[in-house]
Amino acid sequence: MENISKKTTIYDISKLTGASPSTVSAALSGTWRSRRIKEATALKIQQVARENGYTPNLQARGLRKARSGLVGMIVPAHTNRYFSTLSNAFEAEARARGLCPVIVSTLRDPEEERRTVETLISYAIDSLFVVGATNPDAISDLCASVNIKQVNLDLPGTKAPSVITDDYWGARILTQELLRSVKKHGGGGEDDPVYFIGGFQSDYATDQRIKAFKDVMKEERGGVPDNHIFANSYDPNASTLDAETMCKLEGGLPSGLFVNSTFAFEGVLRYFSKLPREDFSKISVGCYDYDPFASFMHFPVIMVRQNVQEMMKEAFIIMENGALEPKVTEIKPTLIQPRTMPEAR
Amino acid sequence: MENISKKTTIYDISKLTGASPSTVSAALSGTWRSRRIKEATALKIQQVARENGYTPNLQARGLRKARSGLVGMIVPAHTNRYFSTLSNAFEAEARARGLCPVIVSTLRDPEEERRTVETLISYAIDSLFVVGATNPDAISDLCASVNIKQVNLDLPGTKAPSVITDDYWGARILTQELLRSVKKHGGGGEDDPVYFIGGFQSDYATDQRIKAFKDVMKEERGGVPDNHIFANSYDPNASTLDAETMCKLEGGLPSGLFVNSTFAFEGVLRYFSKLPREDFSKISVGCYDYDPFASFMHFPVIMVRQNVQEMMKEAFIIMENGALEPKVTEIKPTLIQPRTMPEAR
DNA sequence: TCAGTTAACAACATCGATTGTGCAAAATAA
DNA sequence: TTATTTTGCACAATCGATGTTGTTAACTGA
Repeated sequence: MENISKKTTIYDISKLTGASPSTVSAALSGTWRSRRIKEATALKIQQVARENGYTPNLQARGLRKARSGLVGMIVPAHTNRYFSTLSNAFEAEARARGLCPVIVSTLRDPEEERRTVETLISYAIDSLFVVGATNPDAISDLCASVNIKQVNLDLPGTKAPSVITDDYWGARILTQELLRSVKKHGGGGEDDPVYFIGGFQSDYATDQRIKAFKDVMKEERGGVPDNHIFANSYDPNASTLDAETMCKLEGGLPSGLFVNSTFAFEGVLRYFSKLPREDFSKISVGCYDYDPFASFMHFPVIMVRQNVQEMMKEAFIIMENGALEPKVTEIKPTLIQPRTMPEAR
Repeated sequence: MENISKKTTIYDISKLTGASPSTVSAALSGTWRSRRIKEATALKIQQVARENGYTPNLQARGLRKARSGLVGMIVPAHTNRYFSTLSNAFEAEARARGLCPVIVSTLRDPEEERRTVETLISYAIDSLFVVGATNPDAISDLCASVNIKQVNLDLPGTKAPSVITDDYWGARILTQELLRSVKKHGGGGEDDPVYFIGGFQSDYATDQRIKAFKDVMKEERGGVPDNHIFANSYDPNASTLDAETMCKLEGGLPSGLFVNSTFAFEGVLRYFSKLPREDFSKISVGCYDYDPFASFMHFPVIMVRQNVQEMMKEAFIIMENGALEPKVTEIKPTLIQPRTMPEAR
């Protein structure tokens, strides 16, 4: 009954049932009707297979069919609520389609991205979801050379369809709400300082968000000085330094702070943790990205939650339609008020 | 040069160089020296392979060698700092060994765990890391039948080696520190109420933590009523209800709360978010697990950070030594004071 | 000079599943 | 009864890489 050492194959089942390997294959892969196998034969084979704990060797199947049933996804990092929620949604969609999800983080390193994608291709993944890649188009070149369909998420590319958040819109409403909060809790003046920290200049999302931030600041405040904007990296440690610089420049905490991503927020908090609690009485923070705990600080934190479920759903639809034109689909995010906990996920 | 439609194989390289497929294989897989291929031949083949963007078909290799180079890991969920940090460490260790990490979440569902492991086995993973499984021993049976090495993490099993946190010790120091905080910020009396919320009764880790909690409470307070302990589920929503029940029972927030995992903390916060801010002046929370944002609330939150790097390192060492005896290795966690941000990861 | 090495590679079987083709036997038609 | 179709399955090639076993030709030693 139990095979102690090696996996049961169709050849084992073949011997046990007296049927040929091809018949066994048909019976077990579900193609037996179209191959005109008698129902009784198929049922018997399936029965014996079950008794012997048979599961197909998916490497062999993949080799023969030139597709593996694996869907790949690369993300910049796991330790981040936004990306891990994307992983979660990705797995759900993949599972719903009977596919096996493979998620690998690439640490925002172009070389690592390349290596990882090459590895995934070598395992014959059927399609690839690229989240927040530093260079989606380089990945497109890799995928195109082997006919693998690709969809970008979070950051757009020009050689494959992309599903991203409407960052300009999201950053606009976030900035507006932040200014409202500053007016309410800040020092009182129309000139309460507001800063921007986090993200990478040349990054599309950051670019959009800075643009929205500047636009709203212009509309409501007449503008914002360039040295109030720090966008050098997604590395939390960089944001720690930026926060320090900001406080030195300002002579204390500003009344408003737009934090671009929870990565940056982590870094900012690392600096904040050195300050006495009283210092936080007037600051309001707007953070682009959502984390349930981050929304629960002792100062107001307004957050933007990207609509991960819908983004992923859309990405899979595009994939299933062939993932042809490099069209960009924008999904609107949601504003989350301080101390709010939306439903799980 | 560029192959527009299909992957380059050793047969393509064979034709291009005039060498036989087996020679090409040897030249490209690095075994050419022992197979007495002339260096010049090997170099030429490698050159041509590079020019044509050859990468090996790992499914074919895996089929032939009966191992895939994939290492599997299952985790209960992605959207949790503890587990995602484990994922991160797992990837680092796997990469350092030239293996391809495959991480899948199984949602604390025994059936999903089984299905996922079966799928991973079908892809011929070389070894399996099982994190926080509801039933590690059932997985051991699956792995044993196909000779796949397994190591459990977070929750121990009896049929495979396990690496876990010294939960009793960790919960002891957390409870002690929590009581110290309660003494400092609480109502003032020796009888400030302290509660426990989160986790699953029959779960080994929860069991240890409750035991430590009770022991310390007995030592310092003479004991704790049974109805102060809520341990029904890791589902945040359950903890939301538990928090509500607790507050009804107590007529407000208690002075001390031991929260078992950030999952539970999320649920608790969902209820807390409905309470006015003044209510939080006296509460101290001890949370078993670490999350940078959770450590930064407007009331003291003492956290326990499990030593993920070391756990994973140890797990890989055990794996490399054959993963034979079902020995349990315990790693000590670290206490993190409120508003503290340890180095990243 | 001729057996005996050794270098350098080619041929071929193999891993496990899929799939086009072939071929009896059974069923149906004429 | 004979011709024709259908049923039910077996055979064998194939996917791409690996490793064992040949097989030459050059080389060595006595």
